[in-house]
Amino acid sequence: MQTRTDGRLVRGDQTRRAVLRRAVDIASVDGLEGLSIGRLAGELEISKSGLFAHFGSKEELQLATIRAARRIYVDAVVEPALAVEPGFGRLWRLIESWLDYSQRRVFPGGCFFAKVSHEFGARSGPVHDFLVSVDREWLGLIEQCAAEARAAGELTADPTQLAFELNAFCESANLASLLRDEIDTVFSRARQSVRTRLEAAATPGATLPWA
Amino acid sequence: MQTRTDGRLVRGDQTRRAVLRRAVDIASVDGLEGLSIGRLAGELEISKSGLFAHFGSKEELQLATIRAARRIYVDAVVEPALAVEPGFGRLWRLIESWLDYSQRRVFPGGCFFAKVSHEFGARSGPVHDFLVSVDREWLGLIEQCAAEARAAGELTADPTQLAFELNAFCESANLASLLRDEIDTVFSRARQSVRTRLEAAATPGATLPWA
DNA sequence: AAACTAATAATACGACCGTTCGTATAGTTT
DNA sequence: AAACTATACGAACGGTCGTATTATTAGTTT
Repeated sequence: MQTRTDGRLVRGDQTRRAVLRRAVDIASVDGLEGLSIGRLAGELEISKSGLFAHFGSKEELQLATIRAARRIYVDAVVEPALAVEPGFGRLWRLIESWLDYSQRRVFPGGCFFAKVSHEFGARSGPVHDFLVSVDREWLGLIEQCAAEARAAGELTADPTQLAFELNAFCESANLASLLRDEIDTVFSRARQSVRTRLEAAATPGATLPWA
Repeated sequence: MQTRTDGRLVRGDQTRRAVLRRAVDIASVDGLEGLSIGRLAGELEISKSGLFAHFGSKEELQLATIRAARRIYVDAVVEPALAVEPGFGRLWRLIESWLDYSQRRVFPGGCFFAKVSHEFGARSGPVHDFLVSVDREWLGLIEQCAAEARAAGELTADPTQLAFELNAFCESANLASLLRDEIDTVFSRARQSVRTRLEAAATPGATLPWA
């Protein structure tokens, strides 16, 4: 056994990390099915069998890839928002972080979850179920932030409805940015929609974060 | 050569139609890559080589599948709206038709174009380009309907911005309906968002189609 | 240094992929 | 009836897929 660091084997864990880092990038462009073990091993210049041994099955690799993507997503989108105190400001920061996450291509294929959720949306099985739970987490978080802002008296709007709409703007901007050349135009249009929607939802007289 | 009917060969054309009808359904669930020639031939109980001969390449099959899906889409969504006279009513009908098209699963995997646009959004090539052009058509149509309503004095809003937002509600409802159990809830929430947005955009005093 | 174990590699397998080829059939044209 | 063409078929190709088995390397422990 290797020297342990926090309960994980060093050598194997490093390989695993390297594999997953590459895997999320590939999957964000070509999907979790397009993510083939042979291709992944080829790009990393390791053996297919050695890579396979880390996961035991393709499905396990896919699930591990989603977990890895989720971690990156949390770092890029959720954490920056949680650093802001609850209320209108946090809600706005959350959406702003998301748009930034998509726009600056944290994953080369745009939002990882938009991609693979569409890939597995109409199927069944563990991968689908996992993606459903991540989606629930995400929408729940927006909703919770909206509810906090409402509790603070900064917002008058149904949190569920508002969360649906803000998330819709994000998703739609992400796809449009993949299909159009003028990426910046797409995102500034989305930001405009977000601002307008939040202004309409804000309690009259409340100070708006972008003002 | 077979007896001709309107310039098309009868026997071969029937097969082609049957293939494409099945192809769009498969692709809406498993994508245009998941759409394999062997599987398609198997389900239709015809030979793989015979099917292949109709298209000459996988990519041609994919393009033909998109064309077929576009026809179905136009019939289900665009035509019903064009039957309404230009203005606020047509714009509303267009969006309503779309939500209905997704909700009643004209394609078993939800919106065909949402699915395959995400599949090919981050790639390049003829399939990507075709999907881009279809997306442009669609958003252009919403925008045009909004512009007509504005010209008729029924609406005060930037058509581009409004089109982006309405389309976002549609796309987002489609995905959410694939990931959640409560499909009807999802769509009634989307309809609520559409109505509210259109009310805000309407010229004061205008009669609203759903009232 | 020997024993042990975790990590990686080599090799092979059957299944399916898109594609090609040669051939048979069926319907049309002359 | 003969020539021709569209359509479909079965078999096979090289390649890649996910997976299993077996061997080899590297690192730790004793």
